[in-house]
Amino acid sequence: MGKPTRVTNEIRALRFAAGEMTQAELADRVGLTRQTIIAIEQGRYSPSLEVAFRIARVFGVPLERVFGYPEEES
Amino acid sequence: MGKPTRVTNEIRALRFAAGEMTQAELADRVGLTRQTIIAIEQGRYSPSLEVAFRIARVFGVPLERVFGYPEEES
DNA sequence: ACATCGTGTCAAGTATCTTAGACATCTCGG
DNA sequence: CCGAGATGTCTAAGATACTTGACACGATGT
Repeated sequence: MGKPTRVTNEIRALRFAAGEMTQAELADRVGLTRQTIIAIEQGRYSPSLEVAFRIARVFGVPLERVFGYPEEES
Repeated sequence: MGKPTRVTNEIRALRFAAGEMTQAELADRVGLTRQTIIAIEQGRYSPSLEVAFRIARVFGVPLERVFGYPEEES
């Protein structure tokens, strides 16, 4: 339900890069539920900016390294 | 009301830097209402990541130049 | 076979973001 | 003075994000 978002992310790759971090562990470190991580990771919706910042902080990278937004061709 | 967010922004400064751009014009260019711009500019809540990206695009700057998130000291 | 872990799904509810419209205030130009 | 533009407030409703809890499935290990 809810339309999928245009925002892309590298969460899965970053989790593995960060020593096989599990979705549950990431959820815990970010302060979200596991379900929310799954939904974001799958691009089912775009998180709030605050959550996006918290995720980037956990991985220790800038926000734009985790999330992307496509150019628009009009 | 809802709690104010920890996310900071430079929208007002960027509007003026971009040739006295008005809130209504920004709202229009981003595809939001004027009210939403006001609320975000005042830090009454943090926008969705998608909206944050669109705002940054309008100003032609990276997202992290528009929005900031404080360090956390637990 | 059985238990555990990681991932994923579904459904129903709460919280937060976003919209729409009406209205108040200030400033500026005519 | 009067009108128009820019900012802001309030209320109410609609749309998304996020939570909680339960369950399914494949892989791994004992």
